[in-house]
Amino acid sequence: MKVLLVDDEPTILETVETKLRKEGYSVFTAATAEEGMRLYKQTKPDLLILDVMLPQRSGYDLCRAIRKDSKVPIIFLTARASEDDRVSGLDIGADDYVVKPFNLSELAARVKALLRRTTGETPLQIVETGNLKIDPVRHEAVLDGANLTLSPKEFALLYFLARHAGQVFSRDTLLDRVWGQDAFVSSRTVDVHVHWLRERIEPTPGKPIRLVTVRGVGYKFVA
Amino acid sequence: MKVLLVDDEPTILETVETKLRKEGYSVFTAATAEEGMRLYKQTKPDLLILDVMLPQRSGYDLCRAIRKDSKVPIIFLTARASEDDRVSGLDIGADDYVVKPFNLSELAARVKALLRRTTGETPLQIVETGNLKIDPVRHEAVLDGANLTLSPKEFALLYFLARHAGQVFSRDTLLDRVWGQDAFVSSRTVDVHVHWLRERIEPTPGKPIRLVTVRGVGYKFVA
DNA sequence: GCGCTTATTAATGCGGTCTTAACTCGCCTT
DNA sequence: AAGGCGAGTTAAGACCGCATTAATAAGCGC
Repeated sequence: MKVLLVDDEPTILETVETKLRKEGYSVFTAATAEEGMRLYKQTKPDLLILDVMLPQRSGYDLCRAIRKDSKVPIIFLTARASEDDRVSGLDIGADDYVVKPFNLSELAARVKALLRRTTGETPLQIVETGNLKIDPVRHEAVLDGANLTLSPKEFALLYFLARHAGQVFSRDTLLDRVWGQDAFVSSRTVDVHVHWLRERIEPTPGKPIRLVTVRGVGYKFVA
Repeated sequence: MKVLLVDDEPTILETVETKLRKEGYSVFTAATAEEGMRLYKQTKPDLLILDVMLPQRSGYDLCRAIRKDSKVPIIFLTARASEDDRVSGLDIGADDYVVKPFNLSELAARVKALLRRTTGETPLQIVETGNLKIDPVRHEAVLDGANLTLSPKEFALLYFLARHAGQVFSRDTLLDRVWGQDAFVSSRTVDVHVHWLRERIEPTPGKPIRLVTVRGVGYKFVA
């Protein structure tokens, strides 16, 4: 994922760049709106971080110019925290706001969240459906008040299916979304994991009511 | 009131000096620890602002040297925001910490507050959970009434995990948040420190109930 | 500079986890 | 009714991750 960072303070450029690189992003930096625009056209980043206060053309200007031909997510950095700023910033198309002085980790978290949001993924949050509760942050799944012991894959699979309860997923899709795009395993692997999950969360063996098979298609979680 | 500012970045020297002069302070600046020491002896400032990262002798060194003959208030500037830094910084006698990138007004406010200095309140707070109590300011951890002997890293790691009890952290995240953003050490290092911590705080060896492993993910502190 | 404490890395062993393959069952089609 | 296809189930082996220990390096106080 490519991130373009435009700020006129060298310290900020450097620290933010270092942080984001550590998080695995490709980072491009610019100190002025002009250079930012040039780099934007060159690199077509997945996300922009713009300082509101820039010499000559402001971050607002740059944002407006970019918004004319793209809906790329944009985070504003600003020293001012007034409601007024937030409003006008969001007006012209900013997706998020971070007020200086900011915490590096917080900024990184917002970048991550915004990218996830814009690429269709929802951020990590607790899923609760009926008597089942899954907390990805604590990495805990609770069924009828009892803690479930799940392996990493089982947990990931259950969390994904529960988060999209009702929706059917093919084995291939599940491999993509749960295992990852670079996993090259047989699709039958999914069956096995579903089987184990059923042993743990289904009340009556042989009669699944939560992890349901949709024959010829795949599996779905029923709430 | 005289303030001595030591930082090797010209931009910071200039902006901070300007700001503080506006606030009515007499400001002296130095780019190296040596020069800082010289100016300190010459001017006997009422407060010091030190960059942690300086060429040759670090800000820590300078702080330690100055602490030998004075209790002059000291503020550290650092690009690193790790718990460990905060802790070790306070250990050697810093009175406050400002993490780069920082807001000028915030720094000025801290200078003011520190100079006013009645009963300095630190951003570091005591964590108490069950029979464990951790006081970062005193740098003391007490378990069941008994004082724990912890190394700096052990203390920082325990403090961080306990402060975020329940939440799982990957090894990489822990390295980021506890070791610091510019620490390039193997993630296995975390295992070893967790191991030592367990030896000190877990009641039964081999069956951790507080520092729990989440297989495939990382570690978490359970209250 | 010397010795102690602390941090980090590397190596090893163990145990859990994942994956595959084989076999079975059931449903659908012809 | 038979064949084929999809899914359930199980066992076995490969693989991976973690705990643990020892050895080395680095920091710190004396």
